[in-house]
Amino acid sequence: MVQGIYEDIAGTLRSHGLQVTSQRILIYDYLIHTREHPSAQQVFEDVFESLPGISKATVYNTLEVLSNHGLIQKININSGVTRYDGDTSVHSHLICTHCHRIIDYFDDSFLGLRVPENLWNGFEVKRTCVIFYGVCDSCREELAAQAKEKRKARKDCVVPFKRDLKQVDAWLTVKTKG
Amino acid sequence: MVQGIYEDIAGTLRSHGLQVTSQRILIYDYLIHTREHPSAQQVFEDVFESLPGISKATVYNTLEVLSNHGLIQKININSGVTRYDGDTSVHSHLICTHCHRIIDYFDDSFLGLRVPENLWNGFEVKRTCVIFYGVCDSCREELAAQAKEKRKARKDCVVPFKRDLKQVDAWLTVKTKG
DNA sequence: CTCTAATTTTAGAATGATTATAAGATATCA
DNA sequence: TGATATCTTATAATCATTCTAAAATTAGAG
Repeated sequence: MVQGIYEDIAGTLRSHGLQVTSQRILIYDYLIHTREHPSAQQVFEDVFESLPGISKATVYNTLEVLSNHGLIQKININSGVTRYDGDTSVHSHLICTHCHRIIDYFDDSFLGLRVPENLWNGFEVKRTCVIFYGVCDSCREELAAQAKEKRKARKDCVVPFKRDLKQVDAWLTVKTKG
Repeated sequence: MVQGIYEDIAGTLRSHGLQVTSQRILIYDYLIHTREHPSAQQVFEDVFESLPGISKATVYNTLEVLSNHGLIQKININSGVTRYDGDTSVHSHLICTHCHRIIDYFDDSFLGLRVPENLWNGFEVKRTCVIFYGVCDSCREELAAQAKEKRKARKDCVVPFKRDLKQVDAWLTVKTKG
C-alpha cells in the first residue's frame, strides 16, 4: 500500500481520539524525524513544501493538539518563540543563548531526577525539565565573556512584598531635590 | 540616613557598572523581596504604586539590564510570558501549567546537577535549569486527568528530515480523490 | 556646587508570535 | 452514501516585547 508509511502515525492519532488528516500526519511525521527543534514558523515553512496551501493557523492548532496529547513537547527558551520537539523520550536540552540552537543531551545520571516523588507541597509533578543554557561550539568565539556570578540571599518575606511608601518618598525626595 | 535602606542596592548596581536610578532601585528591590516570580506587567503595576509615572519601557529595559548582569533571573514557562526571579541562588521551580504559579523548590540532591562539567560536545554550560511542570494544590481538582504517556523512539536520522515528495503525493492522492 | 557628556527614561509606534473567528472543507460512522 | 461533528483556512485581533527619538537624569571633572 502506498500510504503504508503513514499507517503508524495515523494509528497513533486515532489511538488518541484524534481525527486523521493529511496536515496532522505531515506535521507529526516532520517533527518525529527532524532533530532541529523547530519553531511553529519553521514547521509551517517546511511542511508547506510537502503540502502547499497549508495554513499557519493549522500548524498552530495541530502543534497545540499534539502537545496536549503528549505526542510532542514544547520547549521554551529565552527568545520569545516556542520550539517543538517530536522526541518525548527522557532527555535534556542544551540551549545556546546566542544562536538559539537546541541540542539533545542524553545522560543516565539524570534519570533519577526525572521521576521524583509525585507530591511536593501538594504539587503534582507531571514532567521534569532539565535545561542547560550556555554557548554552543560555533558561537563561543563570537561572544564576549560576561560571566558574573552574583548570589544575593533573599530576606525572609512570606507575604507579597510592598515597600513602605513613606520611606520611598523620603528617599526619592532626598535624591531629587535641587 | 533616610536612604540607607537602599544603599546596599545602589552599591550593587554601581559594582556592576550600572548607573543608579530610582527606577532601577525600586524594581530590583521589589524583585528581591517578592516571592511571586512576577511578569514584566506585574512588576510595572506594583512598582507603579511606589513610583507613579514609571514607563513600561523602563521596566523592560531594567529587567533586561539586571538579567544580563546576573542580578535577576528570567523564567520561561509555557505561557508566552517571561517571568522574573530576584533570587539567583541555586533552586528549582515547580510550575503549575494551569494557573502558571511558580513555586520555589530547594533540594540538595540536585546540587550535583547544577555544576556539571563545563564542556559537552563543545557546548559551554553557563546555567542549569530544573523545572517541574505539574499541577499545584489549588488547581488539581479543577483539572481533568489527561495523562497519557506515549514514548516513540525516534528513527535514526542525522540530516534535517525531508519526506520524499513522490510518496506524499501518492498518499495524498489516494486520500483525496473522490 | 556647576557644567557637560554619556546614559537613562519616557510615550508612543512598530513588531511579531500567537490566538480568535466564522465560513467552508473534510473525516468519521451508521 | 449522507449526516454530523470535527478540522482547516484566511483574516482579523490580541498582546508581550522591542524600537525610536526626544526629554530628563546621572556621574564625574573642574
